[in-house]
Amino acid sequence: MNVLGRTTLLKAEFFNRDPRTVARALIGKLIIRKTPHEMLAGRIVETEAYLGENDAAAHSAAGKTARNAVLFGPPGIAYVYFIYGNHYCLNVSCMPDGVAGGVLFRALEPVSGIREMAAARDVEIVEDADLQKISTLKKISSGPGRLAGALGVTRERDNEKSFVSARWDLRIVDDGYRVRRILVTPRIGIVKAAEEPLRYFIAGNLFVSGPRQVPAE
DNA sequence: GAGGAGATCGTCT
DNA sequence: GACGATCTCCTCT
Repeated sequence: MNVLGRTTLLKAEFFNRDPRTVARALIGKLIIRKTPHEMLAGRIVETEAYLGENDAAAHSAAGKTARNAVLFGPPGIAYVYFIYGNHYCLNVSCMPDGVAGGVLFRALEPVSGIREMAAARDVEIVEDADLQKISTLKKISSGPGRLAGALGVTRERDNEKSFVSARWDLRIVDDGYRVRRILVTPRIGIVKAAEEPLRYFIAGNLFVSGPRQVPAE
């Protein structure tokens, strides 16, 4: 029995497109992590597109290395990297095999397995009422490093895993959720190509991360 | 609630 | 040896 109702696993073709198209299309979809105990799920409310070798802010800008090889591979594969000495960030590869491109998952709205995700992040859930507090829920997966922590994502464990294969414990599904309005702003936390409008998020969603939650003037 | 600085380490030059 | 697609804590208002 699926606690999430009827869902459709996204296929490789979904990711075999321009990262801008994929980043926008991923808004509102669900990321699922299957654990031995339960199903962790979060709705994607914020993404950023990284365009490949022509995008100065992308890891793939300087060409293929051992670290970023996934971005140059087939679409729909998890790219996980370690940043600032403390955090992992989760991406998915886009574009055909041989062409670089990816989408960074920046924020999730917790949907299922909330207690387990909170525990993974050391966010305290004392009573059921805490599950209703936005201030508490935001600490779970509002931000790239937090999101990875909540799902237990690490480079050792998840880099190169396929999002589009039922074999793996990490996948992205469509549960039919309709997003009312998607806003686009410049990306966050980068210096190069900082003004390109490549960040996508659900307008008014409380779980979107970062200071810029409205489009620049 | 907002702003600033420190933590901490893999990757690339 | 420098830096980074971040988070948390602390201080100030």
